Amino acid sequence: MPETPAVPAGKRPTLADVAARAGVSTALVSIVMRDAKGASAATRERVLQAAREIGYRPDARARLLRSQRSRLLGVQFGLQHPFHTDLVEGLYAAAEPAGYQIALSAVAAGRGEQRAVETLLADRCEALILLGPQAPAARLAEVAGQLPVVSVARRLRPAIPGLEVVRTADDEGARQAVDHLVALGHRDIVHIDGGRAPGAADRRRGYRTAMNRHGLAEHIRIIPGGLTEEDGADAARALSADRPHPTAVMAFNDRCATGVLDVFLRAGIAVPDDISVVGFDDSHLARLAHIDLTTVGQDIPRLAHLAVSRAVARLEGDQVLAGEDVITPRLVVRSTTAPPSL
Amino acid sequence: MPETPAVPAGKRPTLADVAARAGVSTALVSIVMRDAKGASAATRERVLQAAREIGYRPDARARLLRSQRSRLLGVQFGLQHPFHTDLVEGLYAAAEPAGYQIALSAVAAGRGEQRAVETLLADRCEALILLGPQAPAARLAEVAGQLPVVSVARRLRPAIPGLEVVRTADDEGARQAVDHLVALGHRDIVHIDGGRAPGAADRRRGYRTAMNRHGLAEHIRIIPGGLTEEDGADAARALSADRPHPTAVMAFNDRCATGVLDVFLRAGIAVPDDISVVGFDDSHLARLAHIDLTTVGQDIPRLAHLAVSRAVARLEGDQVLAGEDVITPRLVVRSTTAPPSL
DNA sequence: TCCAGGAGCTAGAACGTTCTAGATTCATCC
DNA sequence: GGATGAATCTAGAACGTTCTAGCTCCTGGA
Repeated sequence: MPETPAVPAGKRPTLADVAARAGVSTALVSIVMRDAKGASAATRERVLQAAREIGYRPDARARLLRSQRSRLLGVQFGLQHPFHTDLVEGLYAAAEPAGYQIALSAVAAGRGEQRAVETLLADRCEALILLGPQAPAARLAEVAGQLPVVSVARRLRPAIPGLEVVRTADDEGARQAVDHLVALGHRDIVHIDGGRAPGAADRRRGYRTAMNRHGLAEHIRIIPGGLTEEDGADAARALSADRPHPTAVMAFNDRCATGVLDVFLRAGIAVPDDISVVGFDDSHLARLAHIDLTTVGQDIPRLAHLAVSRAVARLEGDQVLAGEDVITPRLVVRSTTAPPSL
Repeated sequence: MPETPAVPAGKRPTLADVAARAGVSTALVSIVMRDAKGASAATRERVLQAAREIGYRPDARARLLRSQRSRLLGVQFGLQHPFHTDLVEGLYAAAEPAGYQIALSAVAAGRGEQRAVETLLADRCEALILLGPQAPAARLAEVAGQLPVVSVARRLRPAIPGLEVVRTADDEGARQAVDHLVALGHRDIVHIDGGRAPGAADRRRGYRTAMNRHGLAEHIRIIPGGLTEEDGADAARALSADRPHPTAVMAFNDRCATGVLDVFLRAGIAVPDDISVVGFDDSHLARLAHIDLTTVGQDIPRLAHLAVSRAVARLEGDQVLAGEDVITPRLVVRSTTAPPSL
């Protein structure tokens, strides 16, 4: 049974309540709460004790209101994307040591990006980190005019002033995937693309370039996909009707690849014996022991860390390297790729 | 190129700026912004015009600080659980029409429930909605003593004052799954359980009871699982070593079932021909065309709606029915179940 | 003519913090 | 013994809103 707090019912305790109980000024309580210097060890203990007794908890909003800085980073993410949720995990981890808090705003059915961003702005975030934003460049430019914005995974050309980009070298990732498959002996390599999704254009280009360099121009084949399992499944169904099958598939991302895998298994097409499959992202999904997907690894913790660093640097007025942070991906070979059967 | 705002650089415009520009008092601007009555149509337009010109945006925190009510519902969810993200989507949809905002706080690696809840409290949420909380009952009781709390999917016995529960009838769901399998002709039905996860105990009990009622007591077999794909995969690997296999598996949830499916497919065990598999939740995952999992459907929008209603009712002082909201699940038959092969 | 009543507007006090600018104490130093 | 300075503490003004209580008109009825 928790002891009844010694403050009027229904009201949460404030600095003043603590101050009264400890017999000091509110300013001093504030000092103690912030762990700032200016209080003796003895009073410090007395104040903390009083605070504990009445169950005091600082009001983040009042605090933010008064202090010029909110130390709040707004993050927009897609609720249903494992790649995004992995990133969010990394953002939490990176923001903490830098002394910043994360405010989440989800994009979901019935809640668009516009909406998500507006909430973050109203909440007084100092900077925005947008995960794979799909909003038109003009809209992003408008927001970037108001506060520092970091776009993760979505490249923006031409550059937008006030908006920084942290992304993986998608073309390079696609190249690595193709190189790997070619080294295994594949020639007939299909790319299931991501349509208009962030990064899709670069991955397409990387695939094309790599195929050309290997002299496989006439094997280039791009079929429309997307970023969900269903998109992958649809594409795989289209593929499995083909005779002969291609010997390898490079999917837009892990979710897409998972859809492909499943359809193939059901259609009796063995992976990797009959056909090899490569994903992209190295999200949670790919690492699961029973999926064990060969995939182009995006360095998620690094992306998260850089996004936070960029935002913080802008806020603290440090010199920021203009341009983008482009992270080199690293192919993670697991068990969905093998030499083609003869 | 957005026009340069007519306020000191670096500072976001405030009510006072708008007031100055429109030549009225801040109080009047406030009235206009809140769309409250007390302003003529003409001034209203003039004020809105001024606000637009300098790019004014209300400061949610200052607003919350002043008004007694924050109209903010704090939601704690697991970043990596599709069931949770589906629920969050539903919560957004339910909160909006009720005139409440959602503040998200994720549970992730390195960020426990305690932490998540503390942020929400500091943010001055009026009530908390916890998705599948795993915190000890004592801790929940402590929080529930401070503000209305709704636990979704986790049952709490004995009841905790101030804490309401919205959940699916897990035992009934398990019963439906068993009934369905028995009706198809199965007798050798295994349950891969959820350990200490919310709802696991009830599902276990429901399974046991149903098996007993069908006179299948000696076929009762519960093997340890969990709530992730890997847990399911582990359990499935253990199972597939068995000869003869059971003819049906009822998994703790969809993620777990997905893991099971995949291992079986790889081991050459055909689903549903050799073995039937049932999941639980009917989350995103199960509905994917290429997984197409027979599963016990939790009515996610309904759960979300009820959670919000309960919280709001408590806040607005409406009479709240004591006890729990228990939603009856509905089995969704898809393609992973069939009569056993002879 | 006078006043009631309502519409339109404003001054100024909240809200719970942090911050600035002192005030007080007490030991230390020449 | 007075000045110096550090350590500890406090009063009171911010921060950007909303809210309460009023003020000023204007209209219209007695």
